[in-house]
Amino acid sequence: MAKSKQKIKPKLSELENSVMSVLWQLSEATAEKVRLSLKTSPKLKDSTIRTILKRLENKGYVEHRTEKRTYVYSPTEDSRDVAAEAVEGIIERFCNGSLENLLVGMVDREVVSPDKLEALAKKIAKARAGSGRKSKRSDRKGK
Amino acid sequence: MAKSKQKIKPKLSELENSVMSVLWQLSEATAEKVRLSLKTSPKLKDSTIRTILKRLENKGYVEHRTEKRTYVYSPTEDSRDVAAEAVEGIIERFCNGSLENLLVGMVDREVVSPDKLEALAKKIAKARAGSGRKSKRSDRKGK
DNA sequence: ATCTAAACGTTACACTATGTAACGGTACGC
DNA sequence: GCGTACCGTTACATAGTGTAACGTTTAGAT
Repeated sequence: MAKSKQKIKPKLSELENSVMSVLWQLSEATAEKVRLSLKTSPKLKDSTIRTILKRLENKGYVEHRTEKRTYVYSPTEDSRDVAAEAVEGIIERFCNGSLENLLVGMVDREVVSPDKLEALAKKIAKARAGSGRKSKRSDRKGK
Repeated sequence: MAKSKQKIKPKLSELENSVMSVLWQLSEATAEKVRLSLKTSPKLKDSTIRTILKRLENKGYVEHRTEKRTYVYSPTEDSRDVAAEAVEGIIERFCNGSLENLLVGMVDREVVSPDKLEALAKKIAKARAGSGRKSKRSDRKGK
């Protein structure tokens, strides 16, 4: 009915996920930087990291630019987008396509309280209503 | 803090997912029933379905009772719970643990409009506030 | 009493994805 | 000129997935 749902990227594996987290955290990084940032038990070898990075690039999650013979990787998509996309799938597969069902489930499961949810919704609605329409993803807002 | 997060079930594969959908839809079903309900290209053989059902049982997603030598399977958990659980993981992994980030992403991506979101939140909050506290998952409410 | 069809358990197997790397080549900085 | 930092290529064991064949049991039909 509305948007084209563009590219359906392959799912991320556990390790790939960790690497993406680092990348999202740092915005961009070299393989070595990623390697050191990962808190895996025995540090992984650099070839391992590079393999993962390459796979991520194939899957379309990252891209790289060459900076003086060194690859600097960066996410191609905002993590919130990936999250939203994933949730869309979940709603589809587990909630009969009903976001309400999902929200109800989350409240039931106490992932969020009804009040908190309402407050957030209100806040977001207000923010959107105010300024000019869509997407203003440029403000880093953690935790 | 609060609840024990109990069992972390292994993720569902694509096919397993389809089978779960059928089960959630029908509430319970025999392997044959599932087989016929799946709209896969060439109908899968019954042993295939039984294998999947067994795997799902091992993974903890379904259980079965024996009704006159025939197994009748049923989901052990509400689909909305599984959904909420999955979303929790997503928030954790992709949104720095911030539900707000997720919601913002969803609005950005137009998975839901700010107004619709607010309306749903309000509705849920009202429902919760009224009657006696938690979980009243017993009303089938599709699409 | 038999035979049959419906279920079940067991076992199998090819493929892909995943985690983890070793090696060998190349080009900069000293 | 050499070592070091990086890169590309290739490898491989394991686990997960899709898909099923076979053999066994047994309740019901004849």
